[in-house]
Amino acid sequence: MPELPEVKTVVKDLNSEIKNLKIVDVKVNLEKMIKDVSISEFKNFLKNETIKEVENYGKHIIFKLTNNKNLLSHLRMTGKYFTSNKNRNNLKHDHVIFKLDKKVLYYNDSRKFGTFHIKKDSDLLNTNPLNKVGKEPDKIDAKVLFKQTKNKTIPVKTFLLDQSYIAGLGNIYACEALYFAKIDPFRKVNSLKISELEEILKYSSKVMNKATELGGSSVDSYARLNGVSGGYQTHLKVYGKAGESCEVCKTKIKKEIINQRMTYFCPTCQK
DNA sequence: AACGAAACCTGCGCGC
DNA sequence: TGCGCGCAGGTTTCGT
Repeated sequence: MPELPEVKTVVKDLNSEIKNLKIVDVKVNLEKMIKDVSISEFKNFLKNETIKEVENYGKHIIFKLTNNKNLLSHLRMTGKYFTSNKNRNNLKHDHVIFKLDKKVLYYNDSRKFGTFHIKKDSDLLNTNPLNKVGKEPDKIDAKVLFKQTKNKTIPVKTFLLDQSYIAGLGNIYACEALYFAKIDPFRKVNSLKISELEEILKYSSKVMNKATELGGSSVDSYARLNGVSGGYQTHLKVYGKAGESCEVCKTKIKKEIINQRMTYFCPTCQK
């Protein structure tokens, strides 16, 4: 489901729903989602701590807890949070349930790819998984990025999806950013000039900031807490638009698979 | 070290 | 109506 705009939207909604609530109990229905520790360690770590704030670090969600503790959550493809059972019929995929003092927070994930980690503040950024996460595009120096592209013959599209170089882009926004930057997604990343990387970074930020303002993109299902749809899907220029005309040059948008991911682009505008 | 492919899962829409 | 196939917003692991 989510790329950076969707994660930021979920984080914002979580803050307004559950900030300052205390974790009273935790129920885990699917053990494999809890990484590195046993279920009882996981529960004991969280029990009786209060959620001070919810943040994102790349696509990871951090629940900042009392006593220098953190709960890390990654939604992968289909992770969703709910604080209500109204208007939903997917209860069978509620895999982790956080009983708070005033509400219940359900983690729902049909494909079961999501993960949870627990961390003390001292280990938060220097251990797996956050130690491998790069910066968001508006904080990256194109010169630094340029050095990282040396010796890399992978397509630029594949490079953009690697969260250790740039945090936040996923399949939709990588396609959109390359379209605005007029870069062919198949280009070998080591063939890009610094100026082209600058364009990619600029439009990555622009596209994702705009999408965040609109609450993310809801392409297949929804992005927000409690099933609310995002609004950016109507702004997409190429993603999911194979066969439609490019707004700029009227060429038909093409789709091709790069690194096992469907990739949409304008074969005329993107060089 | 770098890269492509497979793996992890379920659900949905499509063509037959 | 049912079945098989391909596809899905992500990341890790496995071979070469």
